[in-house]
Amino acid sequence: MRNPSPGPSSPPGRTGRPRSAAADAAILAATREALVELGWSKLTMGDVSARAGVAKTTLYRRWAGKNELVVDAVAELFDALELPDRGSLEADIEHVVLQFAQLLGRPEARTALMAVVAESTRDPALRDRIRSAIVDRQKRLVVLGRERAQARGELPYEEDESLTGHTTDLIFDVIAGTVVHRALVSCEPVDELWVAAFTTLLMHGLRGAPGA
Amino acid sequence: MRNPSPGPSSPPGRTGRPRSAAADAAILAATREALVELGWSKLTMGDVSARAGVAKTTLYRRWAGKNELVVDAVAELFDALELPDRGSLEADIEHVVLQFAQLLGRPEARTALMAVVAESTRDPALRDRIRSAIVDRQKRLVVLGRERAQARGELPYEEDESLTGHTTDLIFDVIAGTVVHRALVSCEPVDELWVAAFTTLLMHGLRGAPGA
DNA sequence: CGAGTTACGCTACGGCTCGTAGCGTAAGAG
DNA sequence: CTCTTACGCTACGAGCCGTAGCGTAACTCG
Repeated sequence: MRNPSPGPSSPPGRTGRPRSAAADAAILAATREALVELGWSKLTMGDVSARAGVAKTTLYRRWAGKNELVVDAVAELFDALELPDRGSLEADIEHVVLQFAQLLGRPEARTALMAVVAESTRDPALRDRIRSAIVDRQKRLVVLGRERAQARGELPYEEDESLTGHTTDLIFDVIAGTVVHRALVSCEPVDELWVAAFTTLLMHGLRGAPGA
Repeated sequence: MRNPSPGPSSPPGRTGRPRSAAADAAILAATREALVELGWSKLTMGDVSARAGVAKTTLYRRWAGKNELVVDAVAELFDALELPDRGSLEADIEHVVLQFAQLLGRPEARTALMAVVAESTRDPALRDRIRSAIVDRQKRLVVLGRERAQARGELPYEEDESLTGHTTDLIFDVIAGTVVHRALVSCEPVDELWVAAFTTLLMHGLRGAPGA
């Protein structure tokens, strides 16, 4: 419950047999597959190892447990999110929200994301892992979208630069939190109508409150 | 996995020995206690029954499993939320957000809420239970706050009444989702400074976008 | 007050998953 | 060719699950 190294790649300068990168890919894919079929609570390490064609002990050599394994398996999904320049802040927001909602439509993402967050409330190490593997990586979308909007003149530049990070965090929590809540808690569709209403609300909020 | 009746109260006109309401209270309290100490994943039915001074079979006679039990145990916490009239929409929002954040500060609420939502993505019955026991009950706060604000003249009345429900849902998702995301995913404090910034953003959003 | 009905506590059980240990083998590094 | 590490396989004690069976307790109705 303490030692294993997280990823596929062992330090390059190591001696001995290297870890199989193919096995890593197979394990993460098998994990996602199992999440779809079984969900979080019924997913077992033994099941995943069997699907991946790998010994159960190999899983435990690389990941400390179910939690860590699933975080890595799901984090890959989130890297697919992109923010192409669609010409206006409004369009950019609508696009990324729809993209995010589509991701949350995938059963492996739905069930895994919430479960892992739940576990992280009692496990600081897992919390850090989620932060670095998912949260912080996706915050880039907000930073990028904001910079573009400022360059376009749609949003003012922050007066107090020390608050930039806080504003970014706020926007990130509003967008991600609202979409997740709509999709997973309220269980209502994130369709274009709803996205339009949400984006409108957010636009007014952003333009009305430049600084803090 | 299919039969038990959810609550303490058996239908009043029943014959035979009635269910012990005291046992119900003890079980739900024991569940919350176990959530604090063990978290979601390590909480077991046997442990809860021991804490409550009740046979394990009694738990299974009333709840289908861990999921249902925890939903009921946590739902009681959410009923503590209130919305006293603090004079302005802004103050009302800030107050309820802080109250909600304080609730999410309790470890039993943090871990249980996310975990149960995660499970609900694969269990429609559980989803309905969460809806009726938690989500729909707390939506009253939004409805009330909005009516007050409209009466004060702070918010316009909905032009198209058929959209009232949609607007309420949107506001609910924005507030609840953002606060949950801030507290449980980003793991940053929901202090008065942040609440002020969020409320400001929300106020501008609400005033700027009256209808859709 | 007795009969019927339901809840409760207790014990015991097969089945499953966990996480680890031990061993022999495979695959690179020097 | 040797050293080092990863891998596959087997086996294991431990813990929890969810249910069955039984005797007892509590309440309702005639």
